[in-house]
Amino acid sequence: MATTIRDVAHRAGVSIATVSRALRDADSVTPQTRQRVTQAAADLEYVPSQLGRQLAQGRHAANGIVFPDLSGPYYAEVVLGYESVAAELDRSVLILSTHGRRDAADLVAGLAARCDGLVVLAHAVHEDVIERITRRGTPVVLVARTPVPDADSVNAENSASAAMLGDHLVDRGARTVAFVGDPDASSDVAERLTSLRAAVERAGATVSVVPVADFSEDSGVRAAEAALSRRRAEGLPDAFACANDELALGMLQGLRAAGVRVPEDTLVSGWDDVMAARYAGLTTVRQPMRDLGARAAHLLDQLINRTREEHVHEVLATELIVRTSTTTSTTTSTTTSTTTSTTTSEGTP
Amino acid sequence: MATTIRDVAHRAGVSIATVSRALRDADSVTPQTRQRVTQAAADLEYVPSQLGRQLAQGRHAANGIVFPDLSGPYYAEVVLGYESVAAELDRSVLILSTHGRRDAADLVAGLAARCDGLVVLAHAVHEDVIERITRRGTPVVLVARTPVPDADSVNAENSASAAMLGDHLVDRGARTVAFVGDPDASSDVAERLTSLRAAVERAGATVSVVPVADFSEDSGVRAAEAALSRRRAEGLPDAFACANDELALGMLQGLRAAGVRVPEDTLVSGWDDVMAARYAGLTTVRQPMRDLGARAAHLLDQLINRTREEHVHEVLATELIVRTSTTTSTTTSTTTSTTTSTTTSEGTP
DNA sequence: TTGAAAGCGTTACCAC
DNA sequence: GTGGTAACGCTTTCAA
Repeated sequence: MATTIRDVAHRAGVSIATVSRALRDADSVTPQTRQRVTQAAADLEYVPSQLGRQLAQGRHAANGIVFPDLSGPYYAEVVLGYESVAAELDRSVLILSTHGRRDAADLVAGLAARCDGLVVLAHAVHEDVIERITRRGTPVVLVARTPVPDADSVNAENSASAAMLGDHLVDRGARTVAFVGDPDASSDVAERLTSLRAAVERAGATVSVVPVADFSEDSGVRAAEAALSRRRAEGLPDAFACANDELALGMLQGLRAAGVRVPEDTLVSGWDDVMAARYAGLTTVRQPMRDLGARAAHLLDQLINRTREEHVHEVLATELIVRTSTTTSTTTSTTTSTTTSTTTSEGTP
Repeated sequence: MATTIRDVAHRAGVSIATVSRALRDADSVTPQTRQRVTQAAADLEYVPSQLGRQLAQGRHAANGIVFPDLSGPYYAEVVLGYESVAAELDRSVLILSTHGRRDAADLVAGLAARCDGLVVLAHAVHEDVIERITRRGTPVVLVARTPVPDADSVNAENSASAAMLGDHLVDRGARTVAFVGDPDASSDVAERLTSLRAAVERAGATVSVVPVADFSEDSGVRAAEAALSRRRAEGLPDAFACANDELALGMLQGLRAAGVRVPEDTLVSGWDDVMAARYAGLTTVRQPMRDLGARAAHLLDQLINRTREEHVHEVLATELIVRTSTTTSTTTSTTTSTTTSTTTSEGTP
């Protein structure tokens, strides 16, 4: 710990420059010198200071990843996919959750100052902050968020899957579909609503929007209660298309607690395909969460190493998973449909 | 980005020392000087280099956390609790997953060289590695892992909860209990088995062990199939106490797929209380995952700041959550029982 | 192949 | 209160 490169140099009877070389480039020094240095380093249990090294090299050898929250299974998977690739590329991973932090912008800026590149998930932070970071020259990759010109992005396909889901609900007989979720909270959600509505209306059915405070199970329960309270006046919608699985799971609870049968009385669908969705028999759209993270890591690496100048915007395929919350068959039928993966490049002068 | 403290000093017409002071200690410089410096820094969009700062201060201002995997909801929650406190304490968080990495030891050692302190979750890495790190003076906090003298530790209570679970199974009529999980894989699991067995045998019933490869749903399914194949010869155990929820969920699937009714034909319990457990009606033991991480962050901070010399070993309380996988009542009954939290201190010369 | 020395961008000590 | 300057521990020219 207190042993520095100087101690090793002294013990091996060489200069610090030689130690530095011997310990990294195997073949820039004599085998004998190398041997002496390695031995001395081992004797002293020398571990190079990363701080010294980083400062000299002018790089952090670390990437950051910012997410709103890690509590749902969604972001955790993305982070995991990201970390796994980053480690392979020999870069450390710094994490930052912005959930419920008033000073999120400062925290993210601080993080940016500690790493060579940044991945930002969804609505973790305002767009201004991202712009400021890219302007300073720190590469950024956006995940599950509206692409911007000065950063790469990776997204899961939304429109086609939402349309497929809409068609499915209509096929199952829905004439009135309630979309549960706040389209203003995330561009992903907004996209899904738009395409779902288009598909549903194309079939002559209608879509209404049930606003929610966040994407938690609790909000789902409350949304169910709100819908039930309007039941006498408006009747129950034929289907509830929820913006994510947790909302849908809460919805299911709330509806069933009131004696509403799903899917007999109304249909319910989610988005994400978290583990609990399987056990709840929830129809949903599966996203390749781990791949989102993994791709982001690769893209960021290219940006950091200046392997590529133009920014790319990738879209990964999703699957519609049909379960018992929208079908009457007793056995869980899993109809899968896959959309294609797309990459868009944009020239950057 | 290329703008350094020297540029600011030049523009403000002061020395770099003054810039450094003005930007941190508000009151070690004249209000006027401060104003000039802040203005210059703003004009130049100056952002202090963390590398330079860290080297000068001899600290990383970052903590590491190592976990086996982030895929289950368990570790993700711990990491989240950890990050949330660490951010408050103004420290960055470096993450590292060791899952399926042959060079885990090197990776962890590398991480240790990049931060001021380390949290290690469960069986993320071999004990030797931890010892080497503590010997070099980097503080370590262990979570969900057998305590060692040279590090702090935070664990969820195991024995009392396992005994409670054992009593519960016996109360529900179990005479033969199969413990599903590998006690050699983790000290937590071994402890649970020991206490469960003691409680069950105290009541005159017996415990057998069903070995599994890992703690995944798939392993649970396979364990169920294995048990079913021995059914004719040995009969089915009255209860399956699984080492974690994912095993238990797989078990439920496997059993039900073969027409076995739970809880009528056999009981099933898990451990952790992940979200899916609620939807599967799984009886389980809830651990305070977020708190484990939060406590670890606080302890590590004390260690880093040398606020405390002795090592402490904390045990956090758990709850038994009884659901339909062990009770015949149609409605999900939630019986909770809480054990007390304990702290043990050990003097360290 | 090796060594001397100049950075890398801060902080912190010591005079003034 | 402020300025000069020596660390901090390494990498990397540039000579030898």
